[in-house]
Amino acid sequence: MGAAPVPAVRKGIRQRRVTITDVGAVAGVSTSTVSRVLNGTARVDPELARRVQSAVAELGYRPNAAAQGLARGEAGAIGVLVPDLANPYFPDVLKSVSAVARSHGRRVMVMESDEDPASEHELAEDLMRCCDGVLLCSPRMDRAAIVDLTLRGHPLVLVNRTVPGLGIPSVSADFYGGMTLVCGHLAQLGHRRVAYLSGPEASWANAERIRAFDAAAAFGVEVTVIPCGHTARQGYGSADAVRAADVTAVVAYNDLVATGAVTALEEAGLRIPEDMSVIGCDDISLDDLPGSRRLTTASMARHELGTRAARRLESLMADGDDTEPHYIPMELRIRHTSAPPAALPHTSG
Amino acid sequence: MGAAPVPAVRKGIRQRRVTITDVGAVAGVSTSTVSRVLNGTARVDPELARRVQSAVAELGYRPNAAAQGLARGEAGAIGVLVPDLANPYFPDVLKSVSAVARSHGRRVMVMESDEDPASEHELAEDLMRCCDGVLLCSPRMDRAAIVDLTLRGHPLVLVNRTVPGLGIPSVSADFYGGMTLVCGHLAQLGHRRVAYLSGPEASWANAERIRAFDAAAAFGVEVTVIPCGHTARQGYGSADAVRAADVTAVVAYNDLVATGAVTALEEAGLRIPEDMSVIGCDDISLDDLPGSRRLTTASMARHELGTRAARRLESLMADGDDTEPHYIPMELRIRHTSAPPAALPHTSG
DNA sequence: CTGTTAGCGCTTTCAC
DNA sequence: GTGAAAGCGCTAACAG
Repeated sequence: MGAAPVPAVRKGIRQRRVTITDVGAVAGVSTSTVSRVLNGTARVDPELARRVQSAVAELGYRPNAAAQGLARGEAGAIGVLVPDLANPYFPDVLKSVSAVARSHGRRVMVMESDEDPASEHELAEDLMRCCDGVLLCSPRMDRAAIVDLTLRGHPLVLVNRTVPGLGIPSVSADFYGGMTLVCGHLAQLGHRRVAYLSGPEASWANAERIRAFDAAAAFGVEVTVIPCGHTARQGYGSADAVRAADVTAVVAYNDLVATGAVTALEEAGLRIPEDMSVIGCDDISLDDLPGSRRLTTASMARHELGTRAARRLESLMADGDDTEPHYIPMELRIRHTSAPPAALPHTSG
Repeated sequence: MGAAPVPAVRKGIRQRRVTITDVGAVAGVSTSTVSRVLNGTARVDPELARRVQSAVAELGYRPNAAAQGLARGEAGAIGVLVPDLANPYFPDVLKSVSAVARSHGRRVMVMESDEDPASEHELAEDLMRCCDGVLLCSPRMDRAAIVDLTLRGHPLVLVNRTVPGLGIPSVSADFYGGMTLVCGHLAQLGHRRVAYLSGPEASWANAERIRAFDAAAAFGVEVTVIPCGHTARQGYGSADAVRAADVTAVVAYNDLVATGAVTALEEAGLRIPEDMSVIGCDDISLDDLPGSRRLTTASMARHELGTRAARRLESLMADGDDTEPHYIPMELRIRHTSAPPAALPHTSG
């Protein structure tokens, strides 16, 4: 393989990139003409266009993204930062984001922060440097860090996060409303004491949920907040705390956590929902967790969330003016993990 | 829109980017000096360096990625293409890939092809245009398409896909070996007739598994292949076909499918593993699907898969020479969904 | 050690 | 309709 002297084509050899100049030379036209036919920027003699096309094919020319970006003043890509790719929630949003970005001729660059606020800020900066705009999904960083990013004067849209006061464009699910629905449902079933398996501390969505639980007192529902996390494993690990909480129902930060909790609770001998109601959030069950397909949960149109966020980002990159937060309504999906409490609320402890 | 006369700072206004020239002007040095202190390329007078630093801070200067990329001749990023972000398998691999890329000062750009071979090829081209190298995870495109990409002379590493003949660098799990282990396990338990819930047709990993099943005849195990898919939902939907197949065990394309199958089979009244053994592949259960944490499965070090793939890509971008396929061994994780067949193999139909 | 000077590959006025 | 030429913002020789 490498024995022969100067192999004509050797894998990995950084052969000189073919540039627009090469194409022009072969086609016998100027670089500007090549550029024009490639971009359809202006009318070009069909014959010349044909020659350019065939030169491109012959040489296997591919435009250099960096050069285009520099000359055009835009990268042709948007960035999306998510805290955790392993949560099926995000891939779903990403699909719709990609669709609208693609329709605007832009690539999508995805990065994952691993739930770490510090690297989140850094990655967001990175994205801004190489994208025309960025979507920050469920950012965990604090308000100051977000403001700092905003100051860069780079198009930025928040997803599932609202920063009060400053006019930062955002698109979020109405978690407050969603959890209010959940509490209403529980109250109506007759539950009085419920536990909430709390998500990441820095999560705005989590805070919104808790805010709704505070309001749930009006329904006569008392909510005990149990620190938990965002993964199924963490939900699984919270079973003891739930059982110790003397509640008849548990609401989980998300469906992953709920699924974990259901599993652990069942392993501990409880019947769901007869002995304990479990309600999730996000409605990812149907798609990816058939084991939990019967989970009662709060649902939103993830598809629309992504679509609207991407659209706002696009309009921001175009007009540059857009400030109000948008909210996507949530709905209750009553399935099979919620039911009236077993006996008298908590007399037979 | 522009009612008020020239608002001092208006969100989204594309204020002229501050360049290295501006920094130089403020610091009273040349652009090269600025570049030098920013990149640590050469020794610079501490005093000048200090002035540069403070000018950078004052102006809020951020280097332009496109310009850097063009000047340096490299993008400072690697691209990773995956078929399906919703499969927890990939986020896991991505984390280790990101780690090594980061340690080489490179960003990671993730794209998803949605299991579509056509857009896969297109996205791969896109990635090549804006990244220094790309990782193709479980590509579904055919051999010719892969060869076509290879011809671009751009660093490329295949993950979980091998293309025989040409020396295309690749890092894959040894699915053949893994499934051989699975068959051995099943044979030892006394199973004679097993079903395989087959994954995507274009999947090399799937083909490897089937290749192993062919060899399983030597163990006295007869495998019926049932077309299925890669999602839990598809596994769930295959229960009828499995029951109709008159088998005592089913091996699934992956853990998602297995989980779906377990759920459906149980709903149909079968006990797992007493009435039917179910074995998965990939071992994603522990991390993300507590409902299936007891799944017997074939496991590989995903972490290592990502790490080695990224390392090979890096070395490819550096040396440019590397050609053999690498394999990561798989191990059997015997948990609680596999057991000896209920009665005499298939006498009591 | 520092400044000057060429480009990197492409787009885009601007004349022709 | 087409070509020449001037950058886009940055790095990297190259002289001092």
